[in-house]
Amino acid sequence: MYQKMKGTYDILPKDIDKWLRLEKTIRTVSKIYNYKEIRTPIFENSELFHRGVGSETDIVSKETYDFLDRGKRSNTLRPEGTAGVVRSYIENKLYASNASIQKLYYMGPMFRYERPQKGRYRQFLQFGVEAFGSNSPQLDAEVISYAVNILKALKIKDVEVHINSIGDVESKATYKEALLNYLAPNINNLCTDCQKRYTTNPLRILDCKIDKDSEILQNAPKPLDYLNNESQSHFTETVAYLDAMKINYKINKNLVRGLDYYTHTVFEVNANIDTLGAQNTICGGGRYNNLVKSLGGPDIPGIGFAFGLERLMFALESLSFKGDPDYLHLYLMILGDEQKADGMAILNRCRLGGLFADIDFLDKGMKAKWKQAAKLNTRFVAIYGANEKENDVINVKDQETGKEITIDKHQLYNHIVEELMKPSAACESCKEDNCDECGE
RNA sequence: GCGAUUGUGGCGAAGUGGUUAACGCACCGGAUUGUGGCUCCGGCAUUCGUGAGUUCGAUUCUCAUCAGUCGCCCCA
Repeated sequence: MYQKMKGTYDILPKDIDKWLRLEKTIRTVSKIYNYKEIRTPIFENSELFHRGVGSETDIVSKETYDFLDRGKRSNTLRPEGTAGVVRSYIENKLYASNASIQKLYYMGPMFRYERPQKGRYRQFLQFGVEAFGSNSPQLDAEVISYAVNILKALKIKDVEVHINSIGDVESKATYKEALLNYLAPNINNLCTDCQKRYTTNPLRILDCKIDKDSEILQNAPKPLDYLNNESQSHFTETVAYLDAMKINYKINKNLVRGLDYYTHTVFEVNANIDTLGAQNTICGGGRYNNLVKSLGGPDIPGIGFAFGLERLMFALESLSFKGDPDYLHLYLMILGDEQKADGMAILNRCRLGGLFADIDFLDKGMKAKWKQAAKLNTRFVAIYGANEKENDVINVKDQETGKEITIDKHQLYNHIVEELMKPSAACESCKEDNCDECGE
């Protein structure tokens, strides 16, 4: 027997409703924020990720799925979404379109060769957002509020935004120098990983979990203290807008994100839900003002974030998040072989009219048919057997009211539609949110 | 890449070095051959992730391998 590849998973029919609802909610909020979906290829030239994400990041140096195609080109399954979107933005010259600012989002599978855990797979789903063309702190604030509002729309309450600024290129460089000078005499007291990071990615030493509480790091210089005037005011304005929008945030001076391309604002959104354990960061992002240029495009600023959808789904499941319930309008019971042709015609007519309808294909007994109808959450059960055929009628039962009547068999579709248009008793007392029928 | 732990029917779960592998749910059939959800009766794993070894004999012991879970690392 074959089994799925390590770190992959199937989304089965019983679980599809909640995924559809999650996607629907994300798209609705995206519409509210006026972001447009973009779909880029699942694999790109390997070089794109090395240049974009940074060769020294673990994501690129040891977690990508790479393969040579028959033309000996080096391809990589995308490990994240930003690089591909930026590539497309440049290649299609989206910066030259009518709108001078592009607000984009994407949702789809990403691939990283990692050790799987709960909420962390080798093929996983990300939803991400990229906004190009403005360096306004208003946009920083919009993007953060976008991420927060998605979680609000999903009714996740215990949410924490962590924010920091690592400044523009100039500030970043000054800071890096200060940090290296400060750490130089202490380097041997840091963990081995940090000693490696000292040369590869020194900023990441700041949020090292091992050395976090050491005196060396406690007293280390922080990026916020090395911002030049422009970077400082960018950050001050950003948090002022967050205040204005009443978004709760914490300034975390040690927050630096792993990817090379970030400048200015960096942030994470955590959900404090027990089941997530150590994986409680469900969203991370930041500004990347030099990425477009460094990938060969014009000098255009950008900012974005990404959500890990599996992790988000785990959070939602602990809050008993459910998909919209599945149901049928009609379950048609055809009794006797001679009635099958007529039955198919009746079924087809109802389906052409748009009713959700099904029948039994296994020639089961009455009892089994009724069970099936109940399991499929059916509103109307219609019975067509020899007795009905003889009189050109059909028997219909409304499972909601229990009323059962016999009508002209050509009137089945009309009858059901008429009944469906009457306000449902269940719906009047409906207390549920997002009820499809009453729209509440 | 490192460490720990688990792997018995569709699902949950007991169990043992010796030949019929509990139980619950689900499913199927019947009582009720045209009316479900209740009840009763019956059925449902030649097999215990896979492979090899020890043994007269292994699902049970050993090793390997695959996969899940948790932690580290990294990140979403």
